[in-house]
Amino acid sequence: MSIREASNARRRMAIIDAAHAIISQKGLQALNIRDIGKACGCAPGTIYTHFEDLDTLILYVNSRTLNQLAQVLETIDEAGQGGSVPDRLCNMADAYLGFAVANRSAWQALFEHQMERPIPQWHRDDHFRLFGSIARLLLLHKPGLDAAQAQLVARGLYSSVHGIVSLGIAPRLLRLSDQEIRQQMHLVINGILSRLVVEDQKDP
Amino acid sequence: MSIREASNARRRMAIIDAAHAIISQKGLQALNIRDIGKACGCAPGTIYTHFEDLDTLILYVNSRTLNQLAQVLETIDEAGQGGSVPDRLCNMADAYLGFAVANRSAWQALFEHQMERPIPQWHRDDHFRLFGSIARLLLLHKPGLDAAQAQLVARGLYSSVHGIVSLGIAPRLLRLSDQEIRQQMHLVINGILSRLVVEDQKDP
DNA sequence: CAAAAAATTGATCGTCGTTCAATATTATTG
DNA sequence: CAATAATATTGAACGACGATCAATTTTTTG
Repeated sequence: MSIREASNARRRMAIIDAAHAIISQKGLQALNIRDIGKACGCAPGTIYTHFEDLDTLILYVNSRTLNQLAQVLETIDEAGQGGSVPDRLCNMADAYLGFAVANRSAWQALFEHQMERPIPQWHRDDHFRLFGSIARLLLLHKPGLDAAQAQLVARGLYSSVHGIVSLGIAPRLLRLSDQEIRQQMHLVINGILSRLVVEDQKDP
Repeated sequence: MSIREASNARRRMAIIDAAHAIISQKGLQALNIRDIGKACGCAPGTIYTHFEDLDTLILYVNSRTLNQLAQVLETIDEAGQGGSVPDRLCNMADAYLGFAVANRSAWQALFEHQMERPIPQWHRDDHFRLFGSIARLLLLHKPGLDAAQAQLVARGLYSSVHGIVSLGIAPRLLRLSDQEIRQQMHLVINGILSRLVVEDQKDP
């Protein structure tokens, strides 16, 4: 890597760092080009030589947040490998809630951000990575499950937990206690898992 | 009502109509004061004599959308009064999906919109109205249920369905077919309902 | 070391939400 | 029915925004 490439990579990282810090501290709404420039020591125009536009930069910040989240969830899951699948899924859901609360602004930015252009595939994959862990657990719980079906149920499970956390901690509606949110999540998780068993008993 | 009051009410309604139309057609992001003024035939400044700011105006648009949604759900529910509670809840969920797809931009604006100031109570109540219908059905399905518990489960159910629809039709992740989304929703609804029964059998 | 290539700058553009003095409209009073 | 007060409307103006680009500085190449 040439000196120029290294310098560019450093600058690029500094811009993402600055944007990530601003989003984490003040939220996506407060993010603007001039403040990013001040925070990382460059002129506004410089940012546009490293990122197509502000939306693209946000994509990279969100990708970083998403990978942090995925790592937290996977670590939690590996730690509880001995336990039952329902317990492990509940632990993952609790960890999801914990991450959302602890990194509220950055987590919110994941879903708050919208761009007109189609989202690039590499960022979609960052999201799908989360489903994978869940699908693996579902297959562990019920080995006979069709792979595509497991993926769909995993996404449904993730979406449900996301909805519960999203509306649970939103100030739009009254914010629920973490305990109430966990109760909702566990009810959904155990409900879906028991249904998977019930449908299995009906079918073959 | 004086001529002036009537004129103000008409103007106020025209502004909300215009804003609602723009949000429905082009989305919340495309909404701006000048276009609203053009659409309802007044100057930008006039809008600020009828609404504190753009955020407040959006609140009124969202309130209208929310009431449309509540009416659709309540109508659907009344139509299926003969059926079982699980079926009625599934029908309501299907109607929720239908509304979100048919009124995508307006529906999205409900959750996309964020303001720094606290949301006024009257708008919170517009949201809580939706939980009420669900809680009533839960109590119908399981009369012994505690009222507060029913409200919490209702909110969890609503949140889950919302999450499934939200991430299901979002272009962020690959958009699922309506059929796949319904499958996810029905799994969650039946799962939660069966869990309610199970927990009941354990406890008393 | 000079020429080419690339990166950086900051003034500048058009657009946005919002404000406000000036103007026009409606209501009240003598 | 004036005349005056109260209110509503206007559109130019302000500061902040994302984005652009000619001018400048820095780095690489021959």
